[in-house]
Amino acid sequence: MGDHSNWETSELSHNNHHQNHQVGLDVLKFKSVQPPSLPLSPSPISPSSYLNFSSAFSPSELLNSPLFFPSPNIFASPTTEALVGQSFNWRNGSGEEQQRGKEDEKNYSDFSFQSQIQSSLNMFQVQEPLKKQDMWKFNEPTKQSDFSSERTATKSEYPSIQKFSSEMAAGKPEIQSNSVPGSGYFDYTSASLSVREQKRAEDGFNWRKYGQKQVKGSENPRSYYKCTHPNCSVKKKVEKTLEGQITEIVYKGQHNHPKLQSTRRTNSQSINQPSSSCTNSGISDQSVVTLGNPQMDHFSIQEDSSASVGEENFEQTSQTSYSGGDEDNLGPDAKRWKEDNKNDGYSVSGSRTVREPRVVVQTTSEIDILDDGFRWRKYGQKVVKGNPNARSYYKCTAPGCSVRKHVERAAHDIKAVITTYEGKHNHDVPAARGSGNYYMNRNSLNSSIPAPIRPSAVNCYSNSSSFTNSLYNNTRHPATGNQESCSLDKFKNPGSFGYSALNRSMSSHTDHAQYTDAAHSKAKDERKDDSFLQSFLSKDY
DNA sequence: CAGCTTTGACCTGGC
DNA sequence: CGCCAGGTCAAAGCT
Repeated sequence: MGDHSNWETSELSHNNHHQNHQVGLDVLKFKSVQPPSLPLSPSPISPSSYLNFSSAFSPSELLNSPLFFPSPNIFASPTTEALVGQSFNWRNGSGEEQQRGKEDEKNYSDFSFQSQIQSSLNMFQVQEPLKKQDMWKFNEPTKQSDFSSERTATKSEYPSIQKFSSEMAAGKPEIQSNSVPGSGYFDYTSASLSVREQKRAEDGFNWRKYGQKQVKGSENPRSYYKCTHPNCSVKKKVEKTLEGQITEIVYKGQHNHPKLQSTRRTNSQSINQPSSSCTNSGISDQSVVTLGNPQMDHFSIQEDSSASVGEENFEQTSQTSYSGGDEDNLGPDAKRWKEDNKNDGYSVSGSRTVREPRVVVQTTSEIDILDDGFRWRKYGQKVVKGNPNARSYYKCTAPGCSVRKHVERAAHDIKAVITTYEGKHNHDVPAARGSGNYYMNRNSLNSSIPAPIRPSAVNCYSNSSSFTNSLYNNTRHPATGNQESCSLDKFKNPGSFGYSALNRSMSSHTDHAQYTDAAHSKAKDERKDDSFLQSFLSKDY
């Protein structure tokens, strides 16, 4: 029987009028249309775009997450994988990348990694391409803290932007770096996503399509998916345009299991499987990737936590992270959706407040070395191959916590600090030295100079429990397992580096601990933020 | 060969 | 009660 019953009413209005035949036609039409194998085709981003997500970035998977949110906002993507592992070329030599990913998985305990602190400048250059391109929006279902049964309806009012998103989202990044080997550039033009890959919803859950239907009043076919996890009855229906743009996603049900399980054959493990030391709740493979539209100049990748696990760690703000615009700019549907999410505990792609927001300021030439809130005991130091700078090794001092991190300065830029985390904290951030969590406080700042605007362009964390920060430092917070969010909106327009944008950006970062610790450096001075900001703003990208 | 998608047929509730 | 539309089934095909 049709269980129309439980689906949340979507916002699409279906005109049930004499369209039977039409439907047939549509079906044919639909069939005839092959999903673009490479949705990204007219790459909105020129090859010169140096947004490098190298082989692992899979915006695609972003879309399938439980809260795909096609508003002008962002697009939260639960994709861990997208950001994990090979997301960046940490090593020179593109040939090693793929292998790399695997190695990371297996050898996460291995401290060896080579950060490719690549020029942040390159990363920043993405702004130009983004500007030219008209709409890059990724709206993704951010994680829901609760899949309250029947819920989540997402509808895009900006179909135009969805092409990219859906396609990106749909696919797993087979983006092999055509880009300069070893560079961190993500060459969208070369990104080729197989249709199949695109179908892979990587919101942390595995879905099986069980039906497709042409719905009345819409030329867009609607696909029905079920969560493949045993005993999980969550379903979702996705409506896409003939071109593959997602126009609506509606979730139904509540996952009774944590995400991160994958029965998929491809990279499912590397993608969804957290490292052994990170399997605890709180690990979320979701990431939010947001590519702002032109006006928004917004690009951010932020992690989203899993819908089923560790949500309690988040205080959802249900705030969509709009960049460059007020929510007032949202269409009614979007607003409603937002409200719905609010009521449901679903977050709308985006910003959310976390209890231990920590952000790290880093710039290309200037890196603020901030503490991450945890206490570390140095237990070793050594010079590793390829980097004359000593790497000091630290271990979390909390009882029973085996998280370690090692810090070193980049070989090519002494100001760049690379911090790699291994393991996951099994405890909360210890009471801050002095007065509470430094970062927390910072985030709460309402000053016109949003404290930590971190030009973290990309998330880069390995599949393993080793979290690596690079210049752009992206890390998953060892404690929360959360992935970082990266906002390019900051890069995009120095001029648009307005407060609101920053502010939003900040908020969107709140649940993403990004930290880059500097060896030997514990003192964090807020002034650094300012200096960072200033230096950052003064840069002419 | 397992897992997934496709797709026409079937089922069910609403009108 | 019949029609309609949406949802689901399940065999066939694909990767």
